[in-house]
Amino acid sequence: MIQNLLNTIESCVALNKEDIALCEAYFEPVLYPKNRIIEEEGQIPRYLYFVVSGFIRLFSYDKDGNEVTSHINCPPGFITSYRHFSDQVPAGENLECISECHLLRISKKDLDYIINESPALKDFSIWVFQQSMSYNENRAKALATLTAEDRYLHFMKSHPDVLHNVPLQYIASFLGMNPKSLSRIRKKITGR
Amino acid sequence: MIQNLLNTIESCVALNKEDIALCEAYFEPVLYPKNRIIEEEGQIPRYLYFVVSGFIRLFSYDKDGNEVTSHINCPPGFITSYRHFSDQVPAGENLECISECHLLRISKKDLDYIINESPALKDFSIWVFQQSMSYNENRAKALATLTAEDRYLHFMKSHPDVLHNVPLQYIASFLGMNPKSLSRIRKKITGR
DNA sequence: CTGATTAAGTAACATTTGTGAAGTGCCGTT
DNA sequence: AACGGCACTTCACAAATGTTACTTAATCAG
Repeated sequence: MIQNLLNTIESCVALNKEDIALCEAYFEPVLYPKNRIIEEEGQIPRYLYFVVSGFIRLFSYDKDGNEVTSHINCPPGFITSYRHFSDQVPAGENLECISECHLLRISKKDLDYIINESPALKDFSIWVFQQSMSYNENRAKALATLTAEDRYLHFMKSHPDVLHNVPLQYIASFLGMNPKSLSRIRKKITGR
Repeated sequence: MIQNLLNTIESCVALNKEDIALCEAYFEPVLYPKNRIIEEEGQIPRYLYFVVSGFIRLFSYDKDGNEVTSHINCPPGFITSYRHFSDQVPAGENLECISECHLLRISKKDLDYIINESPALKDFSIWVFQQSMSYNENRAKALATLTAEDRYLHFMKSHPDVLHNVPLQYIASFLGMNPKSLSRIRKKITGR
């Protein structure tokens, strides 16, 4: 479990023994079943989650009450409503397990503590935050410039694992299109 | 000039005399003409800019070579390719003055220095960074869930000043639609 | 096993948005 | 004043996407 996290961190920054001990002491392993909502819209996000296995999403509702998926992780990676977690203000999104998920979680207080103790972990936490920023920038650019079909083709190439493990309706709303439009696009693509 | 900046900061955090002195010492006023590109794609962003007056945008190019505007500020506010400025890596976007602009700029080195000297300014810089994150989240959500017409209506209400001072072609690409589609939508709206 | 529920696919049609050609008005240059 | 360039508009048509209604397949509770 924890080794998975440490490998991910070390692919970005070098860790010494104290850094590793901090992670082992403050990241808590948890297991959630499929469809469990672990952070709720309107509540202050309690934890930052590292996904060891499973698939997880952020979603909210549009003006007609339809679910809109704004983030789908692929393990290994971090997920939370970053901005609301950092500010400790009520989130605008729900965090839901799409499948059974093995996670490692850390509270805001503990995260603040360990990044204050360890410069390497501080650098890493900034990196995680900035990755989330890139994610939204890239999503907005794709939505603004690509057709629905191109958005799907691009998603298919970059996240094949998500495609095979996440309901298509979630992927459709993440890609900013109707599930039936996604069906049509998928049919068109397989036929060539 | 600088008072405009200080007012903006103080609407978020309280400043003491030392904080104010730091801002006065390290933010440098600059004046750029209309259409000047002040940070270039592929280059490391040198400064964070505070817009005192004027309009400014971030833009890049899509696969067909068309300009895509990804951010249009309205004064007073900050602008830069935040992530690339923070990391000091080559930016993916150009920063261009849409009109003559009075700006206050600060280099990465100086920003790091003043936020290290002043907890209030550090809090504020984090807030600025997070505002930029919200901006992209909101843009992505609008692009994913609203029709072109609704995106324009929403933009019209929230940024009337931009609408009246920025070429419509820039607004169209920011809203993820063709300039002609925007023309049609504008015509439809005025006729009711 | 049966019936109910849900996700996904299909088809026909409606609506929205993109595209190409052409026109208007504005602004600056000469 | 005449000219060219540019931003914006307009129109007709094409293409993409949304919508409604229906079908299929898989899953789950009884």
